[in-house]
Formats: sequence, structure tokens, C-alpha cells
Amino acid sequence: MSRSNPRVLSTLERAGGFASAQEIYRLMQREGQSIGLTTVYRSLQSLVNDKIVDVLRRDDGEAIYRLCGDAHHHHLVCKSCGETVEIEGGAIEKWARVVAEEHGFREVGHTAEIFGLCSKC
Amino acid sequence: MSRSNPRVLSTLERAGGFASAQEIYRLMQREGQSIGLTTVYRSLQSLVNDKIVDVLRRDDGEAIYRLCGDAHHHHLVCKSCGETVEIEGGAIEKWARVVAEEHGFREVGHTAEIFGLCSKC
DNA sequence: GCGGAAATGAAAATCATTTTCATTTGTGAT
DNA sequence: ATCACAAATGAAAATGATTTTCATTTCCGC
Repeated sequence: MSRSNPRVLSTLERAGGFASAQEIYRLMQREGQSIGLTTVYRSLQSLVNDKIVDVLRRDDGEAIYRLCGDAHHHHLVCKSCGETVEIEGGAIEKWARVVAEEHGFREVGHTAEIFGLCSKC
Repeated sequence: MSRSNPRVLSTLERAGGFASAQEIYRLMQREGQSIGLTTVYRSLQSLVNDKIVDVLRRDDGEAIYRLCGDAHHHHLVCKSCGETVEIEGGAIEKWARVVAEEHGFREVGHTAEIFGLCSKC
């Protein structure tokens, strides 16, 4: 077994609590930290086992890791220029919980994103 | 551009309307149908573009393709067994529209998915 | 039939992720 | 300090899904 390398968790936090393994690796490289990709993967794996972070999937299938219990938010993204606004999702949280309960689901999470054209585009 | 090979759609239907590209390919092989993996991927891609099938992700990141009615809906997916329930998202629709308007966005769309463990898992 | 566009598929390329394995580091006992 | 051994590390190879390339085949309209 292996333990999580604390620098990985710290980097994930610094990344906004939301990043892929590759991104964390590149970020650490750029910061001059010496670490192997293998260790990044192993540390994330271990953080997931310990339920310190959550795994989600991007649309392209890449795994993204998110700090658990992080007040999570959603994104409003411009299709054209990519401008992104972080938004609260109070309504969504409740909707997800209610719908899941109705169908007997437990340990529920969700993803939601809104996209459109921003006022400038 | 390429059109969907009808045998791919037919196989997806026969598979219970829920399968990965690799599974569809293997299934067709086993049935003695001659087809290339590339064509399977291309056909599925095209079916997705035409909104005849939906793409979801298994826990391991593999893409699974699923027949779906064309009414806009969301999914409640079991993280463990993949069971999927189609759900109405009335609350989401409104939320997305309101939030987008607040930030001056137009031509708004959204994605939303709920995942958890179903009662059997 | 002829010619070009679309479809096909084998093989190579890509990319995230996992595995292997040899090396390094940390720790506890002596 | 030193020895012994477990845990951690990371480079490189392996894996597996998906995409790309490209040469060949099939289809269709003329």
C-alpha cells in the first residue's frame, strides 16, 4: 500500500479543488516540484480510498478529482469565448437529492453545467 | 462525413439499448457480421450527433452508448451497476434559464446528471 | 461503363491510466 | 551509527479505449 503524498493534496487544493491527474502533474512540474506521474496517480487513488476526494469524469472520459465536502459550484460557460462564471447551485442540490431519494439512490452526487453565448459574443 | 451503419444501431438495440463500442464490436463479431472497429466508432459518433443515442461514462471512463427518446431529459445513474433512470428536469430547465439570463447569456443549453448507488447495490 | 464522393477497415498514433521493477528513503531495533 | 526491512518513488513498459491515416472498395448519378 502507499500513502498519499501531501504535496499532491496541497496542489489539488491550490488548483481550486478540482483537477485531473495530468493537470496536477503539470502544475507541480511548472512549480519546479520534483514528482513522478505515477506518484500523482497513486496519491489520488489513495485520497479517493480515504474519501478525501471524489472522482468525476469529464465529457472526454478523463478523470477529475474534487475535494470532498468542498462547497461545490457549477459553471456557466460561453460557447464562443470560453468565459466562465462560477455559480451557486442551491436549486440543483435540492433537486438532485429529492430525485435520487425518490428512486432509492444513496451516496448521491451530481454534475451540472450551463453553456450559452455571453453578452460580448 | 460518414453516415451510421444501420447494423450498428440494430446491434445496439439488440444489446438492450445500452452498450460500449467495444461490446457492440465484439457482439457483431460473434454473430459473424463482418465490420471494423473503426466503423463501429464512426457510426456511434454519428448517431450521437443525430441525437439518436446518448453517451454516458462507466466508472472506468469507458463510453457507453444508449438509445434514448428525443424528449430532453436527464439521467440518474448507478455508479456501481450502471442502471439508468431517465428523469424530468423541470427544475433544472428553469434554473438554467434564470441563471443564464442574470449573467446576460443567450442561446442557453445545459447538462446535468445525478449519480449514486441504486437500491440494489 | 465512368468518375468522383462516401464508406470502410487495417494498421498506426494518441492519450490517460496501470503495472512492473529496480532504486531510494524512512524507521525501528541493536 | 549501523543493519535490516518495509514503504515510497519514478522511469519505462504495458494496457486499453479511442482517433487518425490512408489506401481500397462500394455506391450513385451521368
